[in-house]
Amino acid sequence: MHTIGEVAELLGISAHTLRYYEKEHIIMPLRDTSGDRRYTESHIKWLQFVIKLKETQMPIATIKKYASLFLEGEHTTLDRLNLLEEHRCSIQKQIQILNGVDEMLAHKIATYRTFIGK
Amino acid sequence: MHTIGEVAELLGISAHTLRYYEKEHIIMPLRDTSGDRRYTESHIKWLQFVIKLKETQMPIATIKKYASLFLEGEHTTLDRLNLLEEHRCSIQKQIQILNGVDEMLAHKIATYRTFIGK
DNA sequence: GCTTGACTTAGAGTAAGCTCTAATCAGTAT
DNA sequence: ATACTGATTAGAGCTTACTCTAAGTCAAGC
Repeated sequence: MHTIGEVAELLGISAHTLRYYEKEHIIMPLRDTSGDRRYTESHIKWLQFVIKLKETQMPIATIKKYASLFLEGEHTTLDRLNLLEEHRCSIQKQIQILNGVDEMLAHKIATYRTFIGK
Repeated sequence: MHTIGEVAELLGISAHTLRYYEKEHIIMPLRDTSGDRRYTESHIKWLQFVIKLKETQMPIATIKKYASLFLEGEHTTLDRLNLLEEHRCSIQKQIQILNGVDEMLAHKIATYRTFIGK
């Protein structure tokens, strides 16, 4: 069981952000007798997953949706599968865009180099 | 020479956005006798480049910087080169992140599939 | 001459995702 | 007892990148 401060430190996000995610129902930690948030290992695993999704530009709204499907239980498995497949598709599109621009920049940089002779 | 409406249509962005980019000094079109904006082919080429950079999450502030270096002339070539090289580096990092998450999702999806037998 | 439609401006409003403030409380150290 | 630390809340504020509004100008067609 971890406090909000520990989790923030561990994951490299702020306690503010963790409270914001809770307000958005992305993560629902337990509470101790003083009403302080308590995060279990599985909460942390989930948050690490959320952070990975965020790094690939999944919007908070979609992460919220996935989280709520998860809480709804077994019968949402297919929906979750579809959501992940769609996101995978968008990741692949983005990789293609990035590769294209990377190549364009490589050319542009090469041209700059020949002009300044570096 | 093209009007703001034509350019908006051609590039798939709004006239509002083009005016916003001008307010930010990202693009400075000419003006006709009535004071209307006029975009040349080279303006359009520049805008297409800007859109490509945007698709790779380059912030407006950085695009602005690149544009202002360009307007300053020849002696900023090295700075522009550095800026593009840094951005290329960030693109490559992002590609790695995307590939990593893509792989993770592939596993997760495969696991879901075996559970529901699809 | 009047309407239509595309343009002009300054500035207000919006959505996403935090980020911070103020006031408060609980537990520990001196 | 009191000060410090780290937690709590509701709600305000911030940044980015647009997006829209209001009020107005101007040229072309009927």
